[in-house]
Amino acid sequence: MKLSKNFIPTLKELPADALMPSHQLMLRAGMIRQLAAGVFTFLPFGYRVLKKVINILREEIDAIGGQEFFMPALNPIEIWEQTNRVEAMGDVMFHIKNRDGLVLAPTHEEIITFHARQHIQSYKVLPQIWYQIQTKFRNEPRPKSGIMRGRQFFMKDAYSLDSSWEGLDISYQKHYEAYKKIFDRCNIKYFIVGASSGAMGGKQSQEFMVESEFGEDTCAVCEKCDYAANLEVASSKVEPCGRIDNDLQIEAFPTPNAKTIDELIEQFNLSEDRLAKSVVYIADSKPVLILMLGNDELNETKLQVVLAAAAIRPAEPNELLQYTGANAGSIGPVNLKENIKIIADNRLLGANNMVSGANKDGFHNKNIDLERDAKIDGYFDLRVAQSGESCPNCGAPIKIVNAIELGHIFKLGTRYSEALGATFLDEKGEEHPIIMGSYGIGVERIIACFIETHHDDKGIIWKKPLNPFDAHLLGLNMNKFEEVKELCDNLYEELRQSGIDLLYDDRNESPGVKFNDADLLGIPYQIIVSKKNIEAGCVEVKIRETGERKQVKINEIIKLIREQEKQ
RNA sequence: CGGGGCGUGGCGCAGUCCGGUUUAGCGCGCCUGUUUUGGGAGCAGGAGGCCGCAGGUUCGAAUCCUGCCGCCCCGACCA
Repeated sequence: MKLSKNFIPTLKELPADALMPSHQLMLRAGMIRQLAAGVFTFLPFGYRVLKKVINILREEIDAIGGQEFFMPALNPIEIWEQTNRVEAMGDVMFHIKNRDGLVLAPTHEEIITFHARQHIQSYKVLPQIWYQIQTKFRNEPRPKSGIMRGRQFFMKDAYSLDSSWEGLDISYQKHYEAYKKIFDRCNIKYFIVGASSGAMGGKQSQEFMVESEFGEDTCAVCEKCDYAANLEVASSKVEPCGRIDNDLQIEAFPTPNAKTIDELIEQFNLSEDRLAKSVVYIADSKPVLILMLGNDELNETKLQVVLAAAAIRPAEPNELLQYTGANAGSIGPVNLKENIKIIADNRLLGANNMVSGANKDGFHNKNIDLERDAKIDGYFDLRVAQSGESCPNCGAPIKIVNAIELGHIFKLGTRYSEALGATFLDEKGEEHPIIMGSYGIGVERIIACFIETHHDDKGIIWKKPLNPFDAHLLGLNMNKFEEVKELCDNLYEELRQSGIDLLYDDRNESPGVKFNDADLLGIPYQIIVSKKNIEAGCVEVKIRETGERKQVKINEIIKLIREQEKQ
């Protein structure tokens, strides 16, 4: 492709709004342009890469028996109402304003299940793997980091339909392996974590993550073994605070200036492991008091799972007063104004001699024995794991890292098939809901993650198989030296005819401009043709990744590039 | 949705506090000519902006006031 006639608008200066290297480079290399917050156009150079990624996804999902669909982005809202996801999605789902009853699909479980209901009737046609690689629309509250989090984006979305739970395990495992192949082929360094299935519903769930300071997810990763989990579900080995050998009676004491754990520790010389922090949440409109040890942070995802609630939120100040009789800072498990459910973190199991709020502003109780004085409805792992704590598998310290979520695989189960009535008949003629799995990959994120780890201060460094071109031909001073132009034109034709995808910089630009653009665009091989080289019977090949330069005889260059391409 | 920042030729910015010598400027890019030509060239000439939008204050508004819109960052949120 001749650069003189094609549109690859490179930028010398850094766009002001881009912070992430991948975002900066995609703009500078003419891959994308922003149209609105979270909405991007892929320009031809970027679209080439996008198509390569899509092809890899297609090949690997086809290889496990996937069948590609093309599904509508416009959906009737009724189907989303049947699975209760209009409410679950909330503002994330776009609603069409001038046509009642239409929404833009943020994902496609419902649509897949709809078609399964229409046509899957027998166990004999199961299992199936159905997938799509298409645009999804999500009204993200805050799009950011270029294509990393957009309101419109590509997703490879696969769904498995099985007649048994064992079958689901197999389908899930197939995707697990396919995902590893996909990310390996794309040269992306990832790790796999156990994850929460969140609003999707379902059982087992794993995420494919890429470590990055710009990542929006937080993961706990063991430094020794292969334990890795999204912080939403991560656990660690921590000691319970245990019982102390004394039997003092519960007693209130004034604490007018101590509302936080730290203030209590400071003003009353208390030990953090004798303090029980109380927080109140509203779970599906019912209040729950949660006790945490000291400054341990409550993990809302774990709480939601424990309570099996559709929605949870912290209680408002007026609700605190209503249920407990006190304001924040003086709340505790004893003498609550109303008889509300109380649960506690595992670290408080059987604890005594504890200090906690007295449910009277400005007072705390001491010598609380949770077994004697409070009615605890259950003890659960409710805390957020901290860096340096012990791995639940091997005991080595865990570290906490930021990561980008590239892919997510779930065992959905029967949530959607039950809600939408997608059933099949088994060998005995009994009707069952189809057992489903759901497997997503953020297509643009693959590109951004690749660039995050494959660039230098000059630009992108493409590698097979995502490289938008195989080689980049640079003719230096072509206008001045006819022999340079002639050789370039010949090489261009011959390389193209031998199947090399070639970018040809035939512009009337100075060598410096061409070199810098070539490094920015980052094609693996640069073939540099100049008068100097021709006089030596050579052209020069520069390998972008290493910066290595080789003089190659003119009659050997085609062979060399062809060989490189075969590797 | 809370907090903060920003909006001035295609891009990056100055000017805004303190209204009037501002005909609204600079760098990059772009166009013409010319000289250059192995790491983002020099010279000369040139095109391009109702200063986000709408009101208001004023003799006079890019500049002050009000409202709205957009974009970015932090937080909340997020299959």
